[in-house]
Amino acid sequence: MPTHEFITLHSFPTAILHIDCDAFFASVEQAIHPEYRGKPVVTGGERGIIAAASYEAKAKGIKRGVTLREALKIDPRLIILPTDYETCSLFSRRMFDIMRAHTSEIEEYSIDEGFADITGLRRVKRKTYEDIARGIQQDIELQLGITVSAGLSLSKGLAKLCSKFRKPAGFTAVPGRYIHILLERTRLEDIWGIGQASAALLHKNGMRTALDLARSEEWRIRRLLGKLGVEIWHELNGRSVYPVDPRHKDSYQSISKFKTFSPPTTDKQQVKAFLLRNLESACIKARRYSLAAQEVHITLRTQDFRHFSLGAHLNRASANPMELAKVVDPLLDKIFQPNQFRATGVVLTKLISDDCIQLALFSDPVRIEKFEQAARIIDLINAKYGKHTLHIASSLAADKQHTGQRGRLPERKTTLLKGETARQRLKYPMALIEV
DNA sequence: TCTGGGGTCCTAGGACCC
DNA sequence: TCTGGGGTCCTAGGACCC
Repeated sequence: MPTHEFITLHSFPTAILHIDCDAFFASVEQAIHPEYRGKPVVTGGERGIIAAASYEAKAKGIKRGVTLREALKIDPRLIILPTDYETCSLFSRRMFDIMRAHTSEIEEYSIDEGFADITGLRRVKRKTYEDIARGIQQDIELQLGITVSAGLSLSKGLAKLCSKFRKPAGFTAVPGRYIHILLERTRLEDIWGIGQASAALLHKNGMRTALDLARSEEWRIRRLLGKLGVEIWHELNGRSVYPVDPRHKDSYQSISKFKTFSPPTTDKQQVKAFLLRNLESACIKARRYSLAAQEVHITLRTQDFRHFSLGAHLNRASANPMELAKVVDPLLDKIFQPNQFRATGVVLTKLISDDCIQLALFSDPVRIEKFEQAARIIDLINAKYGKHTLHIASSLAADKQHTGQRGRLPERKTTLLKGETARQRLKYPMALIEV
């Protein structure tokens, strides 16, 4: 069998670094609280399911996805913390700033992962790529007091495999001539972009390792996995097709809010209440980013994990729950059928900046302005007194189950908002709740 | 494993139109 | 009334990621 040629002309024709924080949310807690160091710590306490586990906890078999009850059975002295998203975001921002001090070609891939394209820096800094990469890694660890794992190779896909290869605090560099050794030890499902479904398909076609995939012919990969598969195939062969993208992400393609509830319900009004609550949450986020949706989609999930979804166009972009509720209502009517539902979701898509909203031909600008005013006031009040303090009346039933108190509603008065007429209130589910 | 939440992108297939 | 075939556009759902 002829040997497969990986790029060998230079060690790193492109040099891509991947930095991956070790047990990020738990590590941040240990960095801030010295008394937690060396001890098993988990975060995600607010949801009853573990979001991140320190390496001390992982060593005992406590990992992501395990329920708190099970974890406590393993170690009753486990330190359980709620997710502190604000502090972790701060650490994240500082980490990327440290990386950017070395090069501007930095991609913030997620809160705890980033790429750096250091191609060409070897000459500028008169250092090997390995030394540059290690320098970045050490700077982060010294300045933040957390450990990260680093991977250096010819493409993002390979760099990610490298950083995962040795963890925690690992450093793995794989130049062109050693790619086959890395791929030989990599399972198909560990490749970035290959999930369960694709791995099973490749297995069925006789492949076992990432090396099998890399050495396949392009047409076979295209037939089995399509366009995405071919891109991964190139990346594994050391041909970088995913550029490091330094643009700052400040917008969204979609905004979604899902919520699972227990016990499941068959009641349509209950389902509707949850949908409207999702809708309100999604709109709050959209308004925070000055976005408005041109499409809204709803999803119902049944007890046996089937999904029912439907979307609709709006004749005018909006981030106003009272306005969007008019669209959600008929959507629900269309897809609802008797079933045990355990979750609902709302997705806002075709998002545009809210300063380029066009007035639809037949819409009523006066009424729209009223809605806008109401939305702004609601945002203000909720910012001050807490999310959903003021909300759509028809979503009230979502509180009932949320708090787990059956049949007892919070004692609040329903009032009409100033300027709202009784007729509008009948037509739209827009009676608001006063604190 | 009885399964959380928030995203992105791709694609098969239906609707509609020559 | 039956018969093709082919193009485009769109959407629901799948697959994957952290």
